[in-house]
This record gives sequence, C-alpha cells and structure tokens, in this order.
Amino acid sequence: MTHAARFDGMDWTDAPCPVARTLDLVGDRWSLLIVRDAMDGARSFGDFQHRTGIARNILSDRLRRLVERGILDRQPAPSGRRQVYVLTEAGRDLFAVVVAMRQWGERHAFAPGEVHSVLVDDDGLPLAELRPTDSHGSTVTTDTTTVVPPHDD
Amino acid sequence: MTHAARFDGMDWTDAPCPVARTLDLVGDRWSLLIVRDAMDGARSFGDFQHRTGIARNILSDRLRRLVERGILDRQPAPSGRRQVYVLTEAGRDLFAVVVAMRQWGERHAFAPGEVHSVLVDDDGLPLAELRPTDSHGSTVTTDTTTVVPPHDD
DNA sequence: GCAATCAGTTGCATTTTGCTACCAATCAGG
DNA sequence: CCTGATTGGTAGCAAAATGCAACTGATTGC
Repeated sequence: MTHAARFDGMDWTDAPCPVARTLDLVGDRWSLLIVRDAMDGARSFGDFQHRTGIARNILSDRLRRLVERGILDRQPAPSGRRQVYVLTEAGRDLFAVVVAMRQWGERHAFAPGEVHSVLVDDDGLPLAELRPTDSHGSTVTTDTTTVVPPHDD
Repeated sequence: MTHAARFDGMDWTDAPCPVARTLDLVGDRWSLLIVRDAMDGARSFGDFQHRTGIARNILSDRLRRLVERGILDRQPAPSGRRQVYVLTEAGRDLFAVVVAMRQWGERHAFAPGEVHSVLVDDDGLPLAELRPTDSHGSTVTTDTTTVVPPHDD
C-alpha cells in the first residue's frame, strides 16, 4: 500500500493531535497486544489467537485493520501455512510505545512482590527506563512542556 | 486510596504481562486522551468534555475509573467549582507513554506537509526522540530484545 | 482416502458507547 | 428573594463493538 492510502477514508477523532491519531490507529483493546506479540515472534493467526486469547472474529478484523493501516504486512508463507503477518517499519517503530507501556505497568500495575514478564536485551539485562528529554538530553516533565497548536506560517 | 486497593477486584487480561495490565487500566478509547488533556492543564469536567468531545456519561464513567485506578485524584476545588481532577504521581508517570504515542503519530499518522500540534520544552523546542536503550545506553530494537516469562526462583 | 488442524466466517447474545433530554446545585444580577 | 445562565452530572434508549460457539473450506499428516 502507498503511504497516502493509509489516510483515505479515515475520520480522525482529533485531527491535529498526534496522540489522538495514534489512538485512532492502535487505541483499541487488542491492537497493541497483537503488536506486542508480533514483536515477540508471533506470525500466524493461531500464534496471535493463543497468545492473546482474543475471539477469532475480532482477531480476524484486527489483523485486517492493522494491515490496512500499514502496521502489519500480510505475506504468503514461505511454505506450509497460508500466510504470515509481519510488522512493517511503522509497526516496528511502535516499539517505544510498547516499551513505555511495559515500564509503566511494571511500576504501577503490580503489587509489591508480584512477578511479571521482563523485556531483556541480548545480555539478558533489563532495558534502561525511557525518559523524555529535551534536545540537550535534560529530563522534561508535564510541568516543563507545553502543547502548541498547529499553525501555518 | 491505598496502593493495594488498586489491585482488588481487577480481572487482568493477561496477568503477568505489564503491557497487558497497562492496557487494562488505560487502554480504552478515551482514557489516554483524558490523561493527555490533564497533562496539558485540563482540570474540570467541562475542560475534559470540551477538549475531547467525549459523551458526558462516558466522561463521567472514565473520570471515576481513572480515580479508582489511582491515575487521577478528585479534589474539592479551592473555590467556586465543585471539584477538580488532577494527575497522581502514577498519572504523571504516563508522560513517557503519551510522548511515545505523540512521536509515533507525528512520524506515521500525518500526510507529508499536514500540520499538527507540537509538544515543546520551556525553550519552545521540540523534545528529543524517545529511544529504547539497554543499560549502557545503546539503542535496542525488537530484534535485540526478548520477553522472558516470570519465574519464582 | 480420512482424520486433524489451521484460518478464518457467520449468527446471535451481551456489553459498551453515544446521543439527547433531564435534573440538581451554584452563581450573578437586579 | 427571584430569575436565568452555567456547571456537573444522571437516565433512557438506540447503535455499535465485542465475545462465544458453531460452521466452512483448504491443507497436512498418515
């Protein structure tokens, strides 16, 4: 699909806000879990179904939508199975979003002592904490940032 | 509310995965937009209603849920208005998630040349790109990381 | 060929969402 | 005090999304 094709027929919740548009594309209950599993090696319909436990018809619909939206690519399988779903560049680029959610969940959605899965690098070590920074590398927060509306000079 | 109270009565989609738990807490269509607006200064019911355009009954429900889940705090207003909703520490900590979504949206959800709002620091400059790294600061991707399941040694 | 498995689709019940109207409390003016 | 406007919701109902179970059609293994 062409880049432009992703933008036809979409009706955005809040046109000029990138957060709203991202949520329009992957902001439902299941899409990011599908992306998470694709990042962790899931490829076939059955892979996704087993890992997420999502209903088959909804999974079918979500895979189709994610392909339409340029986040997954549906490819004929090299052998055997009918096709596989692989992340596009845009899909892989959601890594930062998934990591941010994972780290927030680790900090705020588990009782003390409760176990959870961990994302590790090639050395088996957990990642560094994602920290929003300005262009010089200093940490920024909601108190030191502002949203400026779009304008066409 | 106590820390533990957030975990009572929750039925998690995928207990051991922090991504799934985060989505259980803020993964619906509206919660993160409410959080986004709270980060940008919204405080009252009306603020949120006008900025998001969400239906009043749903907004009412989402605000209640976000308070229950420890992301917003409902405080009596200093004067006049009945109460205000302010982010808790956990809510403010969602900043990295919102920034990651904003940056992804900027890269992938706008046609070339299309305008959008921008998040800037105190100097008016856009933030640096969030980049997942290992503990030494080297960039990691989905190809160089793995999810390891929970285990109790 | 025959059974099993995979990748979906279809139909229907349940749940969630959204719209509109309504209501209660405050507030400002006179 | 009375009136009207604004804020912060709730109630009822229609529409949409979701989930479950059963079914289909192609492929694979034996």
